[in-house]
Amino acid sequence: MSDVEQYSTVFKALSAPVRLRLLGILPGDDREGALSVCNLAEKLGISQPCLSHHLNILRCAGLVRFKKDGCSTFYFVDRSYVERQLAGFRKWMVER
Amino acid sequence: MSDVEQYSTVFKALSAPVRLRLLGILPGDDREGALSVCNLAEKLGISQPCLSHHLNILRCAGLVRFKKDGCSTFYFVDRSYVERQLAGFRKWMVER
DNA sequence: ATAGAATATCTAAATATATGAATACTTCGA
DNA sequence: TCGAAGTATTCATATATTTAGATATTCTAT
Repeated sequence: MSDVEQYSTVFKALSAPVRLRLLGILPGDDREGALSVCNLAEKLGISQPCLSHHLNILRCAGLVRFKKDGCSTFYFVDRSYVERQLAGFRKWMVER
Repeated sequence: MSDVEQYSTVFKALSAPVRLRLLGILPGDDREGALSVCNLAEKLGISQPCLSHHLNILRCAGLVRFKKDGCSTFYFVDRSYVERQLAGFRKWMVER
C-alpha cells in the first residue's frame, strides 16, 4: 500500500464524528475500563450492528484491536499505531 | 465547534487520496515552486472544477490558504495549522 | 444437544461525496 | 471597453457511506 493510500485509510477512519467519539470511549492498550460492544452502542446512541460496522472500519485501518473474552469482545485503541501514523504523515508532509 | 467536529473536519479533508496527493504537490507557506490551479489539475489528472472543489474542502478545513496574484491563484499548505491539529488530536486521544 | 446472550454479517434505504460539463465571475492586456 | 485566460460555482449523475432491521454466527451454561 502506498503512503497516500495508507494515510487515506487512517484519516478516513478518523473522519466520522461517531468514530472519534468511540475512540474517546475505548480504553488504551491496557484493558482498564473496557465496555462490551452492547454497552458501547448504548452509550453512543447507535445500534449494535452500526457500531460493529464502525469498529470494523477502525480495525481495518489498524487503529483498534480486540480481545475476545468468552462471549464478549473488548476493543481497545492501539495508541502506539495511531501515533506512529500521525508522526509518519507529519514527516511525509514536511518532506515535500 | 467541538473538538470532535473540529478533528472530524480536518481528517475528512485528509481522507481522500487525491487531496493528499494535492497536499504533496502544494508548497509550504513560502510560495516557492507554486503551480497555478490549471497546472495542478493537469498534474493530478482531474478537471479544473473538480480541483477547485477539493481545494475548497482543504481551505474550509483550514489546511491550505491562498494568495491571488493577478489572474492566478496560488495555494499553499498551512503546515503550522496541520501540525497543531495533529498535535491537538494526539493530546485529545491520550487524555482519555 | 440445546437455549440464550453477545457480536458479526447481510440487505435495503437514506444520505453524502466526487466528478465533469456548462456557466459565471475576475483580472489583465489590447 | 472588449476579449481572453484563470478560477469558482452550479447542476446532474455516479459512486460511496451510513444506518437500522433481520439474520447468522459464536460462545457458554445447563
